[in-house]
Amino acid sequence: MAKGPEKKLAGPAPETRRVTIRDVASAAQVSLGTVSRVLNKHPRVGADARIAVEKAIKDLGYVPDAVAQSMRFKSSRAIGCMVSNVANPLFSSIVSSAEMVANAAGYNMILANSGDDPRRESEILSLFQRRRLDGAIMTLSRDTGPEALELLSNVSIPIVMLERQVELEEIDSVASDHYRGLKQALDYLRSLNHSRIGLITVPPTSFPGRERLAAYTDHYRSLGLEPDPSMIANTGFTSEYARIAAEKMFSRSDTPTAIVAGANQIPGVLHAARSHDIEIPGRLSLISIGDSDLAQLYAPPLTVVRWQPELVGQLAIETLLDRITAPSKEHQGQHFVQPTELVVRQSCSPLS
Amino acid sequence: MAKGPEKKLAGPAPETRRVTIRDVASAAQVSLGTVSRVLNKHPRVGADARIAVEKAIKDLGYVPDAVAQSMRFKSSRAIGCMVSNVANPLFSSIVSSAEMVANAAGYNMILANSGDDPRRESEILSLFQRRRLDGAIMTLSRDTGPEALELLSNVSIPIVMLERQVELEEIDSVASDHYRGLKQALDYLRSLNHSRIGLITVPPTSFPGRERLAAYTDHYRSLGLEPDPSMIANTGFTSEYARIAAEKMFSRSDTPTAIVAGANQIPGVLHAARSHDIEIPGRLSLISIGDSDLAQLYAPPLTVVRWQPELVGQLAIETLLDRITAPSKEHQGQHFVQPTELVVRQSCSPLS
DNA sequence: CCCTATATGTGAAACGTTTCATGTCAAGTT
DNA sequence: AACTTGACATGAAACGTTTCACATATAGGG
Repeated sequence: MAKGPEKKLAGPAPETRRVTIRDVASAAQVSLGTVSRVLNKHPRVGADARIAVEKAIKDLGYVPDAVAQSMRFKSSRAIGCMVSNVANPLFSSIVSSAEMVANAAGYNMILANSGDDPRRESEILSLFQRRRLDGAIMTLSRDTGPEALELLSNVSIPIVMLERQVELEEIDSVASDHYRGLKQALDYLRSLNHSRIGLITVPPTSFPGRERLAAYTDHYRSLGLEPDPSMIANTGFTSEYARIAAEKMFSRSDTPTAIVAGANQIPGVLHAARSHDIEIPGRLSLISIGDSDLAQLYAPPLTVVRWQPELVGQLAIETLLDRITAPSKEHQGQHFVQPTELVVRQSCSPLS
Repeated sequence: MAKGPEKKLAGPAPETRRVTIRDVASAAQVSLGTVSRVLNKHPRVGADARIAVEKAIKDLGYVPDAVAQSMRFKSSRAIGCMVSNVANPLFSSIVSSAEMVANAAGYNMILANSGDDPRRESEILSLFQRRRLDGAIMTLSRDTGPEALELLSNVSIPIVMLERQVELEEIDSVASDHYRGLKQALDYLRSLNHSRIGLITVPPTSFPGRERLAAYTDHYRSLGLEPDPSMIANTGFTSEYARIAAEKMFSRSDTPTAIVAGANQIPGVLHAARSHDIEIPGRLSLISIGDSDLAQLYAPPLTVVRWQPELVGQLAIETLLDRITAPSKEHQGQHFVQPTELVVRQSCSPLS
């Protein structure tokens, strides 16, 4: 039945109708199945049929419809990526490399900013599932506690956590070794005779915050001391919060002789130091956790604990793709921990 | 875990089968159509049927399948975002705000890094169409010339260009006023008596490069001079390229007394200045096009031409959504140009 | 009591793929 | 000549939704 009496349907789709596999079939005088077999490189197709179909495809400019394919297969060949905010340079590096690796493997990435809002995190996760994404990589504002566990146990697609670790057997994670990273910083400062060290970091509700807090505590305990709570600021994550925290430390009688802070928080610390006329490294030694242009070019260049966001993104996607392509009933979550490296520049000076 | 009698089905889909609208219908003892009408808030549905359906939905934990919905409607309620590289802070800001605005309007974003590779740009665009995305925002490595025109004229979804302008009637664009931005910088430098000014920027194959080159040329012409080609470096866009370009300028006999460079290129310029022992602003005045932490905290803090990536992203999505929701046959492309602002800090000094 | 109008519920069709059971045809085998 | 085999080709079914032309029932009017 040719489509002679094709009436202009009054429907809501005034666009030029999509070229479908059916059009190709009728143009090439073969059936649907044959076209599909040509497309999918099935062996069972005759030479003349194949060239007829290939010609028709080229003539009509046919391209397969990914939505229909997603419908047919379970898979959408897309993965979700949820981060607090891509505008954060550390995350944008992770996301960028993740996207490239995913793309090279034929997967597309759906990006969502959660703003670290638990409600949005939950919405975004259910959205990922509604869209039938094959998997997701993500941060979480809180990766510990019952809410996090419940949120994640409702998810049925493979997940790899970014710089987070969650107490669920089946969930993989890729993170940097923030414990060792902070230890490196503290040991270095100790070798310069610093003992009054301020720590400005993210809240312990997420992996890096916990690890750093643990490293800080262990460091002091191993010296037979108790860490001073007033030297720990870890209830906020922004640069502005860091500025306020640093100012508070500076206005105490016993100011810290050194500060370790997250890369995102460094600008706040520097502003505070500047406004209090505190010279670096003269009166304050400073270490950034995470490298940046600012750290490299500041005067003096900042000593940093370097970790590699690109590697985290890449490894996360590789892990996720493994799980997607070789799914297993009882998956044991793997926890990758990437090494960190202390890069000594000029922002720390020995204490007499 | 109350999933008692769940038999392990031998099929290729070992996952728990998706709850479909049909399951809801049979659970609620009504037909498919009724369930759908309840979901879509159609008025023609009785009260008892409605509550039965709502109960069944809750009981079974039904969620609509977005892929099937995309199939049914033309729309996927997703938009594409193609940028050179999200790791670039300027782009990540644009992308972040764009994603938020899109999300608030109920759209998801598919992200793709093109790496400024024309072949990948073309692939990504056709991918966007295969996926039936409702529209896209994007940069392009070259927004002028026949290749660009051909690439874009093959695209049938609405497009809004980011910081690019293309000679196609129907294509919208949102960009910053790079012409005026550079003019502001040059006028300011002129007011400090600088006349030998180096320009380090992106190639003129894209809008910002063209606009800056034009502003630079116009500036000198309006003074009755011809611009000196050796003071213009615009064949690359990376920081490393900028470093090499700056070194070349510094090693000439007639070194520039001032340099204007893109924010991404500033690190390279600073490295070069440092390695040549050129003091800022003593021997070199420097202006960054685009603000950053580095610019704010460098010693001295850098004078910048500020533009607002977040606004660009937001406006781009708003424009795109307008086009998506109110499509018109003969669309006249709109070109939005956002103002820039000169923020004077301390990296420029007057020439005697 | 019959007819009609109104209100609500029904299920097939369509969206564009891929797969699979079935069909056809010619060549080879006995 | 009849039968088997192999090589292709065919088109219906399925994926999960929404829509639409009908069906059914209830009530009201004559």
